[in-house]
Amino acid sequence: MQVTLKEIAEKAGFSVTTVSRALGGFSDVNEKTRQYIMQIADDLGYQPNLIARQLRSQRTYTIGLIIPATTHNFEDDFFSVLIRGVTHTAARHQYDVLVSAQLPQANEMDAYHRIVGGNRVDGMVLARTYHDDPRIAYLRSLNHPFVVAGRSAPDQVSDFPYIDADSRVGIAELVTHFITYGHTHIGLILPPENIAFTPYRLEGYRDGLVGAGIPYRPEYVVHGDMKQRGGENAAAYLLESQPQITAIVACNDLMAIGAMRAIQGHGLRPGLDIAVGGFDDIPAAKHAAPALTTIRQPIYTIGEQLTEILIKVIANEPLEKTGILLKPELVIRESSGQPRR
Amino acid sequence: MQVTLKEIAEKAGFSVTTVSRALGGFSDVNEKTRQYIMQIADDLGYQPNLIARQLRSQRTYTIGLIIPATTHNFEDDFFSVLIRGVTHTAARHQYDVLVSAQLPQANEMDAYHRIVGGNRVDGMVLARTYHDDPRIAYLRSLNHPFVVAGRSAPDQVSDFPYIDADSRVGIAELVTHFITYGHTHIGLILPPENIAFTPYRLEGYRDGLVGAGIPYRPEYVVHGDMKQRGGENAAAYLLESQPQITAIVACNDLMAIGAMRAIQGHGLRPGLDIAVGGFDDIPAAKHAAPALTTIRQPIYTIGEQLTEILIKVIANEPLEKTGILLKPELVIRESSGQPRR
DNA sequence: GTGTGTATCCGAAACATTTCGGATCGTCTT
DNA sequence: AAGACGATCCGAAATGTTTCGGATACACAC
Repeated sequence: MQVTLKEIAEKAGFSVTTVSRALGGFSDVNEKTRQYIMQIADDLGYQPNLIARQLRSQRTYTIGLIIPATTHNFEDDFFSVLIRGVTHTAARHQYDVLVSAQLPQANEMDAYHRIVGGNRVDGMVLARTYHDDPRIAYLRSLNHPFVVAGRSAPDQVSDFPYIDADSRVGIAELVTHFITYGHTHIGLILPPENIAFTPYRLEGYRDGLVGAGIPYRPEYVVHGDMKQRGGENAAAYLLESQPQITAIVACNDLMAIGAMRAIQGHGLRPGLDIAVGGFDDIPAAKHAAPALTTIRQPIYTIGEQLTEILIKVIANEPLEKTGILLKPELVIRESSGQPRR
Repeated sequence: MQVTLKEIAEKAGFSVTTVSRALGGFSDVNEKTRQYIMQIADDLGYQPNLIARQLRSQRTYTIGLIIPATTHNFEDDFFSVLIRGVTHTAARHQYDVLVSAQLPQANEMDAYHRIVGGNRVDGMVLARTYHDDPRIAYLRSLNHPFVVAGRSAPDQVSDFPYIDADSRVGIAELVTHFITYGHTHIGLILPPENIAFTPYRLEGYRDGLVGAGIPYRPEYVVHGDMKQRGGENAAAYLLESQPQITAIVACNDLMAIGAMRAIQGHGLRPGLDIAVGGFDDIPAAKHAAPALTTIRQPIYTIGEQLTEILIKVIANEPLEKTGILLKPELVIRESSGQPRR
């Protein structure tokens, strides 16, 4: 079965302590015996029992990531890309990643209590923060290392390590882009109220309008569930109730793609009759028909950098700054249509 | 810090054993004291230390999945979708998933030795099998539970639980589809030789030709690295050296998309001048321009079913059958072009 | 009064490792 | 020759659980 230190010790004629210290490369064991012990360990095919090591040393070299229950959508690449960024960076630092999916009907905190309270990870990566996010409160109360893709809503401090796109600036740019193309009646599909970045995006929308002296009209703003279906429903509602609208800004690509579908469902052509813009630049955005104008958010890079930061936090290394705000990049594609004047 | 059984025991005035058995729901503890102990555990916010539990019980309730080093491509959805299927199904059975990325330059088996030999998981999910796959040999020698997305090459037995698409039949259908559209000079872009499913796909290609009485021409067959770039290079080579070719079958979607790019690079129109087909039906296939004709492989479902099987294997439950061969589905899109006669 | 049975509880070992605080022994200094 | 010192090794505790094999006490039957 398992080869243990004890077996090696018996075979080598040394104590378990010495074997452990030999394999650990400590200086208080004779180089000759170290070689000898390593030889035997090799011969027996010794692999340290990581569970025992973790229990004793209270370190797991593992990063936790919990996929929210709402993300059962096949097409939502956000978490997939994030996981990839995290996993590859973790591997570079000899960390593994524990991924847990939240069950749809389960209490959101259950998985966190189990994984974090159960000592299975050294740190957590959070994403998709809410207003008054209980996960952040929990992790902070435990003083457990964590980093966040996203940040708190504008009315709360984000006094934890995070990386977020500056979505206020991003959405403002997108709105301005539409305005310079001649649009004045621009609809907005927001995420649900309880998502932390929703107010930032609404502010960006208003910034864009204000910059051009266009009045803000609350009836142009609706909410969607961040999935394709939600965007479709929201856009259909806008098209019905506000037929003067010629452009729609959706707060993520999935909803934008849904909006384009709704536009087609109304016998209109996205990009020609109604301009559409999204946010994220998931792979599907480029391949959509028409290709989607969007605000690019470098998800993979965010995953990479977050992991680097998390590992520093775990190691108690000081951070230069606690939060990073990335400048988002406007990617203009066919769904913008042509300038109208 | 950590609330332990010992603390609860002291507070409740019972032994650690009784506390453990009370919380575990054993029948040899008085219902009254069980209630009492549970109350105290709740008050203290007790969360069992899973590491300690794992060490003692030699069970982790964790499934391992190692992402190969070659999959650093952002667009390769295969592993992302697989991870999602595995993770969600695992969660339904109260399992977590340990994801580890293989470093590009590292020995392939290192991660397996560490994760499996280190007792971190109860079972493994493998994907992308090779001819003479050392991972399979290793896991079998340890008698460690595992399941495989894919199977052994045709010259070896697949005497382990697996799920694979019947790629021989799939590719044959695709070739036949092209032949009925009037193509007789059909190129094939195969994966590298050491991938286990390569010979199945070659056989399928030959089956398709034989069924229509078209001779097999080895010069129409080239290899690519399964990434977009590899498909591009392979197709470029085919177009140069065999200009009579009017259709190209690529063995995965990523290479097919690359082939379409090469066709465009040669001033030809994929779907109109040269028909193209792929394999997998990753999300990008539908969104490609032109949309890609392909053989659908239900990756998410494969991940789900594999996980169900793995959990059975771990629990020592008997399996109905050891291997499942899925009938692939031909999805005809624009890259097939129109029938030519 | 003795034996049997049942309900309830607990001590101690075991899982495999790391690490603290010595112990031993030979060499060197004075 | 005594003490100091460095090199090398090791016993035992500790990490937090689970579980085996009893132990205790009480009720009941004979």
